[in-house]
Amino acid sequence: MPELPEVENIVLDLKNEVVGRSVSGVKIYHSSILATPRKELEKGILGQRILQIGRRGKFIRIDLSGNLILWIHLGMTGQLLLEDSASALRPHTHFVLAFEDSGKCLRFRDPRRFGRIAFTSQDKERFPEGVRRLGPEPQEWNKEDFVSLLKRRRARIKSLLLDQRVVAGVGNIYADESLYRAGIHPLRRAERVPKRRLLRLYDAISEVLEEATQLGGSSIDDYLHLDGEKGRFQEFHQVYGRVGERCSHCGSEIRRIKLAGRSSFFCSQCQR
DNA sequence: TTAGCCCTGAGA
DNA sequence: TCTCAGGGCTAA
Repeated sequence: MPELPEVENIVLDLKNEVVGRSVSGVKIYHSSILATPRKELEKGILGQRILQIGRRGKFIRIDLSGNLILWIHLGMTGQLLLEDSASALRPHTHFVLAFEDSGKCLRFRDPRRFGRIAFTSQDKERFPEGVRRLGPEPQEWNKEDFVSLLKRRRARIKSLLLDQRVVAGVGNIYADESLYRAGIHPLRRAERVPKRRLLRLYDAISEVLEEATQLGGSSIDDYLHLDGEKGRFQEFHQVYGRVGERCSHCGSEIRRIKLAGRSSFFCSQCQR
């Protein structure tokens, strides 16, 4: 499930591979992944040149000539792959961009189809709802603001970390890993977490995201780099997916609970 | 705040 | 054949 580090890696790869190229073809095989009318996208994107690639939260932002932006959200199982145009389409490929003077094309595949592609102008008012609602990027967030915001919230701390309006880009894996490092129980009410632990959490989030990005993200089920390679951070997960294993710090068993429909992994000794 | 929806592949 | 995984969203 791609979160900030995985999306960041895709963006870095894309920058090297497709910036400056012009779109010579677009194919849509499954329009349910589109958040923009199909005709509008098909007509608008042809011939445009890719100027810049960026990221906002878990959204990939592709800036095109003509004041246009292509937004891609990978959902849970979405993959962006740069493949030979001549190679066979893999199952669940829903969207393909071809480029002038290139034998390669950008393919979006997503078995579960939770991913979304949107096409907008540069006008912020037109950005996808999900983008407009995003909170600050973790690395842009002021430490004091982070603490004072959480101190005012009664919701469970992990629910807040997963809420993209609070902080953009953190998902289930990195929320669990950050809470573990900060020694905070996922069910704890934010307002009840001591200030020093919130400060620790702030640092933990930055550290975890930074380390994961450096290691190419976490490949659990589906996540792959643009070239099909896997990330390596999953080897360093301390709690996520490790139910029944021993905590590397205290030796207690890693537990799993359900929170808002998602699994949460934690050490009941180290996290209070 | 929570349940349910979207959706398919993997595993029991 | 059934259950589970869950990001983002809506409805209750």
